[in-house]
Amino acid sequence: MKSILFRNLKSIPPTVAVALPSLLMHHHHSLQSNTLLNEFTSSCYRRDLPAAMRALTSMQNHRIWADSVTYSELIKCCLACGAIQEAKLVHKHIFSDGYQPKTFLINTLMNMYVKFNLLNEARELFDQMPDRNVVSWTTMIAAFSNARLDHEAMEFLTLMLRNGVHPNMFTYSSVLQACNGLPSLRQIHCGITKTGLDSDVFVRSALIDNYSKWGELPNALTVFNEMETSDLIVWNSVIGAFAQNTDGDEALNLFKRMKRCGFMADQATLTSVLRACTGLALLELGRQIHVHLLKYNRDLILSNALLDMYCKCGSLEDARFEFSRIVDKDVISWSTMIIGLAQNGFSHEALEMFQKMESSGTKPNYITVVGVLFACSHAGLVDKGRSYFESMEKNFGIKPGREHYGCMVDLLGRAGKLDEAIELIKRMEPEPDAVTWRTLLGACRIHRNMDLAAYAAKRVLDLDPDDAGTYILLSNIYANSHRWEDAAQVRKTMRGNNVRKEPGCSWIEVNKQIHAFILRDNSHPEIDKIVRQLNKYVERLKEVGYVPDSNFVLQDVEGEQMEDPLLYHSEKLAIVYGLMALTKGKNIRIRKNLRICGDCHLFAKLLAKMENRHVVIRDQIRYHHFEGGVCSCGDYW
DNA sequence: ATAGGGTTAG
Repeated sequence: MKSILFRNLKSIPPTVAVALPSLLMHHHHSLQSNTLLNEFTSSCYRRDLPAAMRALTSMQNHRIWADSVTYSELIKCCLACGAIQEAKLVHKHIFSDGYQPKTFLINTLMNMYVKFNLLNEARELFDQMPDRNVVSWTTMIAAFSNARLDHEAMEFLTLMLRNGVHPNMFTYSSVLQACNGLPSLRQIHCGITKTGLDSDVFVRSALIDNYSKWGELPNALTVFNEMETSDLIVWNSVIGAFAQNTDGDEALNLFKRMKRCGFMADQATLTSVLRACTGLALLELGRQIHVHLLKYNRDLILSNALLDMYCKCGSLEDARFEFSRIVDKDVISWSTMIIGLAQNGFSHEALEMFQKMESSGTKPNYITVVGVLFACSHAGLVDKGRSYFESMEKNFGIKPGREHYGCMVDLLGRAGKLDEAIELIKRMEPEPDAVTWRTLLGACRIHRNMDLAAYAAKRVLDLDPDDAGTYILLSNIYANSHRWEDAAQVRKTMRGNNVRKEPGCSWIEVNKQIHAFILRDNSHPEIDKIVRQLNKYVERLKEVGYVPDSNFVLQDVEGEQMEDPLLYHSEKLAIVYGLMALTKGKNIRIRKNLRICGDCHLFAKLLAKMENRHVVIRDQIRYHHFEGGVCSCGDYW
């Protein structure tokens, strides 16, 4: 009996232990406390919270304390039941009458408050505790960084170091989430390297993820490559880093490497791989992943990524089917479908989809509304768009942001209301950025308003001095009005800023192989045959009214095409190759790195009709489905 | 007792 008693009372501090002999003298008393403690302990382990709380109250009356381990069990009970009131009673009991809980137990209490989202209570405990160890500090850092109070989390790290407590891998992986800038990230990385914690998989994935967040992919890759210690999550971090930063090629390379290393992809891996396919418009590879997916239980994130892949690879039939298969559609499923429909030229269907979404009870978010306005702008629904825009705050509780204004500029601009568009830019609350001005510039191109185009182009270049296309456009505008000096000045500034226009490039997937056509690059093995065929097509199209468009004033030209009428844009070559290499019923799908030019657009429309084929081109901005002599973009792009 | 990865945007 004695041994049991002492085991249960072992954490009683000396001041209380003095009273112990008197307790032992009264036989029934000690028996009763023993019974109480047993009852308490077993209730905790049985997760019987009410019984445990009854026992706790009796213990309170008899001034009995259990050990830290049992209290931790009780805290687990409270957490499991979501019982905040009870948790506070436990806290009170543990701190009553001079009982000095150990650091371990206070940490557990703090952690409990954190899990209940009661940061103030946790912090109060932290402030009052006498001995803070690594876990105490790390608990606070993790709590504040999870609450997105990055600054506070970083402060805790500073204080911790100043107090001479050494961070461990838990600390670093937590604090990395709160890193608020590249300098502090580099500093923390240094600290990690010094302590040798850079081999810990948690720390490594957090580092990779953070470098990725700041777009520092070379650093992310270095962290990944310099250590052998990797698990699936580290692989997922690095694959995700490239997939999210529009470097799908590298993401796919890493994915291959991962499989060679014997790792099994999970849902997160495949989500990133699908995103890489989406970025590269690799429909066939995306389909292969889809087949592979059939062996998995698909969760919502993965389903959404698959849906988006089909949308962005221009296969709306597949997208619609996958969308219908998602049982618990969330706001992202709906938004993806709405945006996918709108981008592919099915604006009315996109707006119907939005109504279905509203009646399904799913609340739209910021991005959904961008999609809705985008759909209105592509369908030329000025009034409808305006009404959504003006009522979005009232109806959906979403304050119009830069992107919403951008859609409205697009909507008004496309509809020819350029004055109204510029008025909107002037009075918009978020500062217009380069994208806003580029949108206005796009509208000026459609409506051939040179003066406003020049103004918009200058604003774009103020905000984005690396935008090669806009320099060329502005210089062409000046040249057109014989302002040769201004034109030369623009080209000079462009060279001075070391900005170079990347050459036009188009990709087409044939038999699981990617064929790339680059302007001025004749390395494709069948280039001669393709050019001969292209010449034939041009001649035949001229007979049905095709006039090659040489008005490049409001277009940014890929190269010096005027000098050389035989120098074809890359998408023309890709289309012709597609016609040659893909059997009749197959759609011709092309991805292009720049915006399609007016001449190629007309060429594609006429050729698709003449050959009775469906041609899909995804350019830098949007999708063009050419069929029967028309394009899904309605000639607005 | 404390920690890491994946989905929608002009």
